[in-house]
Amino acid sequence: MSFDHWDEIRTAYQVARMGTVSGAADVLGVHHATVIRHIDALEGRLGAKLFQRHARGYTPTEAGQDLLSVGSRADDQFTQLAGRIKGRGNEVTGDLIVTSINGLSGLLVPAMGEFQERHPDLRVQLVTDTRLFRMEYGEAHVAIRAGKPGDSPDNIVQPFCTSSVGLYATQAYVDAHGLPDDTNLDSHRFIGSTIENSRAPFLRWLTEQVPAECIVFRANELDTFRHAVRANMGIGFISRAEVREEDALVEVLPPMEEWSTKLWLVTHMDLHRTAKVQTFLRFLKEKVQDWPVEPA
Amino acid sequence: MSFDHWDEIRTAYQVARMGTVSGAADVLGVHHATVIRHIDALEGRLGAKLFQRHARGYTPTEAGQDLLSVGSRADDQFTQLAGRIKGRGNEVTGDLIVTSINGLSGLLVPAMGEFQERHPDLRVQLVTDTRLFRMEYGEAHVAIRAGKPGDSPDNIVQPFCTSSVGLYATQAYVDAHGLPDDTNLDSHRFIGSTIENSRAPFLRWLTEQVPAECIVFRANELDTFRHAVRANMGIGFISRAEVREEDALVEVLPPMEEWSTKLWLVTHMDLHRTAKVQTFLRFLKEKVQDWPVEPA
DNA sequence: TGGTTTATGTGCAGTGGCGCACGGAGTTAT
DNA sequence: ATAACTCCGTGCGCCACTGCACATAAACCA
Repeated sequence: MSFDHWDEIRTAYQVARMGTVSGAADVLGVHHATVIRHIDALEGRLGAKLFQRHARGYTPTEAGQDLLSVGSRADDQFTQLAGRIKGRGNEVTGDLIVTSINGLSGLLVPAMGEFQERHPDLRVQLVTDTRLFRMEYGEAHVAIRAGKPGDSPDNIVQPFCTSSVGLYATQAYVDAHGLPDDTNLDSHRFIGSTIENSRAPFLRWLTEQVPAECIVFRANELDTFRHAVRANMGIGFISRAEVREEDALVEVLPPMEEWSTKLWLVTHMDLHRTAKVQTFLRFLKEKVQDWPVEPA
Repeated sequence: MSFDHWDEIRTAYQVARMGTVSGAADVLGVHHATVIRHIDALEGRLGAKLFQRHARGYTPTEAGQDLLSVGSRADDQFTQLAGRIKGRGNEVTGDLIVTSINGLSGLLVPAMGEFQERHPDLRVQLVTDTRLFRMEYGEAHVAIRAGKPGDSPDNIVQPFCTSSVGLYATQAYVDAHGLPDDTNLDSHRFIGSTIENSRAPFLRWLTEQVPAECIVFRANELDTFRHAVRANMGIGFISRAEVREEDALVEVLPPMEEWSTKLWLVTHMDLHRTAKVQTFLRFLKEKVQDWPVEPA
């Protein structure tokens, strides 16, 4: 039910504005014959005369004047829209949605807060969820992911940093059970993951080195591990980035290289080149230097 | 500086609204390949992505959402405009500008007032001027003209009525100078036109029958003749339609057939078929039956 | 009055845009 | 698991639209 030929309205609008077919053709950058044909077609479609033709040009009828004002408004709107969109590629405004593994929230949130302060027109969101947010659906602008999530060709992946974990326990646990070493892991109590075949390297190590019966508590979130450790439930992996001095935890084994997880910055192709995403990526890479992680 | 390709905005708007290229193509009545090409071209022009492409369709980016709202407004505007224009051909609204020789004002004005009452959305204007109003410039919708003004093929001319004039004087004049007859016209005083070679038949008659020195007063408007006659300045032509009983004028010679002026209704081709003009013409032809003129 | 400018209007030829058909990829359903 | 469905993407051939050239008419100027 909507009107079909917007370009013809545009042509007629220019004719009404200029008063002549030739002038409109000049403005539109087309031949005046094209303008005449557009007007004729439009008038035929509408079943009414838009212009009175005479030797000095085209004078709009009442319908033509109506079209003139509607066309003028639309022209303004479209021009402004084009300006906004053309400019917006270079602006850092609107929403910035970041999705991340939740082990980084403690570092990401302050960083994003600072980024928002630098760009007051920006609204930042951090979404952490176990399910993979799909960037191709526009659910996030930037993702921080663990392990190489490289299958989709629409995603641009670049190394971010290496997050290392350590094996921690409370002093109370150590007092009760002693410190483990490579030979007596099976006489200790561990905290593990509910996920059977997790791809996280430290979880694979745990599965291989520690009998399942020694894993006395399981959770699906790394974040929960810390709470379990603090509750003296056993020995558990905690992200080194999340460990604070005041936690007073004991690192029960020296960290191993193979526990580390490489983290990747992922952006969707369509958004990667925008200033908003680029600025944020640059900011993140700068910020990561100060984090207790190994930058890539 | 204004944006050039309105049809592409329309296409992109429908894609943003539908969420899929196929859906938009269906609504637009074009092939989905055309939709893809429009989107690609528009994105290239704007230098920004409007949509994120994925297997389920196209999801608008922020720029695409901006376009969606602008496009939605434009679509509304254009649809309403088309509705107004399509309907307007059948409506009697807006302005109705009538131009006429001023000898008919006394009859036309009441008629136009009645016509306006019947069509409250209408604003009527009566313009009388010696210069010919040019209908092709949209200066008037309907013209009442004397003599066949037939040159322009864009004007539709139809007979309206025959306006007759009479030769009048006041009783005071007759008391002083007596009634003229065919033989002693040169011993009377006449009122004539300032226009040298008027095409009005009664003025031509005057020029031929009465010596110039007998024309003691000249005016360019027929309307002024009546005032001159009333002021006892002499014998003058007055439109029979304008003469009232209470004027107490004396018809000094029997009216001659050749004094009559044929009046024509003239409309511009572009406006002639509109309901507004047609309705008014019908109304006028009906009304003229009651006028003190001879209908055509 | 006659030449010049500026405007609209139209047949003709070329090209850009369109539909078509096919292929690929992802999602859903049985 | 496989089949059916839906949607996007692209090469190809054709048609409609465009630009061009020319005709025509009106207005302006000297």
